[in-house]
Amino acid sequence: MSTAAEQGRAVRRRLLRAAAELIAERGWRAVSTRVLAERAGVAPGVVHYHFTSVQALLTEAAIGAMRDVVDGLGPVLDRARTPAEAVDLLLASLDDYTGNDPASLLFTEAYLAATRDAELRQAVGGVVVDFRRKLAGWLGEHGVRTPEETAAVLAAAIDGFLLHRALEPSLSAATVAPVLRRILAPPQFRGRTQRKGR
Amino acid sequence: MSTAAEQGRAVRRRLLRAAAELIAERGWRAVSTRVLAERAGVAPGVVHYHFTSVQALLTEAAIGAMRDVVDGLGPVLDRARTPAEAVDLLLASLDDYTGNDPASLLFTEAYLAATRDAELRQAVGGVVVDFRRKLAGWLGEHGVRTPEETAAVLAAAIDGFLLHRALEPSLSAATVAPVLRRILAPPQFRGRTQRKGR
DNA sequence: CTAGGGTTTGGGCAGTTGTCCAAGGCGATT
DNA sequence: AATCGCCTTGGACAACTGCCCAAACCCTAG
Repeated sequence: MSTAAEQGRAVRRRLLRAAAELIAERGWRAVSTRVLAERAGVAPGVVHYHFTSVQALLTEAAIGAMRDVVDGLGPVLDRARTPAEAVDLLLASLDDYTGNDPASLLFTEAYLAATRDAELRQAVGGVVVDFRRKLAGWLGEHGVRTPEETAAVLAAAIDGFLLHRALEPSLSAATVAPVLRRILAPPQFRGRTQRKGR
Repeated sequence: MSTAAEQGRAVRRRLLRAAAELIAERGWRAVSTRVLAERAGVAPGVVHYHFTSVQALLTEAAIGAMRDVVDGLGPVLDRARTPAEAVDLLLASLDDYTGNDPASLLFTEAYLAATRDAELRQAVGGVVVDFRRKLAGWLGEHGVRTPEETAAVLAAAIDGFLLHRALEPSLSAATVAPVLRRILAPPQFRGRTQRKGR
């Protein structure tokens, strides 16, 4: 195996890493060929040697980074013994993400860019569905009655929480955790339905 | 009052309307001076006569449009008699928003652009806080124990829901509504506290 | 040593961007 | 009729963009 080919793949990886960083730093649409090359320490031409387009590079980088984060959430779930504990652990691990950190920003950027690009949309959708499936499976195994719907709301609430916290840092995980836990413990033990008022 | 001045303010309004449309259509960073002018039916130079910069125009347009939407949600709330009904009505009115409609896209675009611009961030944050305050006030008057936290989670979940639905249209309001309603009816009637596990 | 493959270089191309500005139009006031 | 204020025009500017490509490079195989 030639050294050149090895180095080539190393440069490719460096470009992907640079892309993930720059998406978070500057925003999806502000990542240009030249900046990518500079960050990766290569000449501008290299970008279009290893990737068919800047958009393709950004897509591959974002999806990879998102998969890493989602995969990292698996072990967190496995440490929990009850659904309530799972929510607490998830939210606690979210405390690392301020809403303005690289990982959160990359997620938001990817979500948004996905609304403009069908291919990216499908890829991002795949990541989200995977996470929801994983979460739903875990919830189902731990006694939650409607695991899919619960997982869907939980996933959406978590993303919405990150989005809102980026705008208003006073929003803390501790504030929302008690409320969010209610999702897991429906008052279905009593016969009464939801219409508690009036 | 001179006709020229009147026309000037009309052109200004047209530019704001064009900006709101184009943010949704093309994305925040893809709205350019020329496209704005063309959509508003004026020469390119007009943009920088009425606004100090394109960014300023976009900001004013986005905030205005967001305020309109949030103000429109007030009457929806007033039609509800119970918190559960309020959630249903809110979600139902959300059914107009597919996640890929102009209003949803403008919100997402503004949220994201806010992470890159301090001034915009503050303005968008103000809109969100206003909505949450309004919602919290209503919830408090209708028997919800922790109105602020509940409103915060509800608002975040709704935005997250829109975000996720843009990626995966199968997600419907009907699916999440039952789960989301649990947030309002905590199992606090029983003596057991939230730490149901262990 | 030569030939060949994969990789890298740096400049070139045509197009777009935000911002500015000298010049002109036009109705109201003097 | 002349002047004034506000608005509008369309082009100029430098700086950027994605993509491309001939040439050079370097290491391995023959």
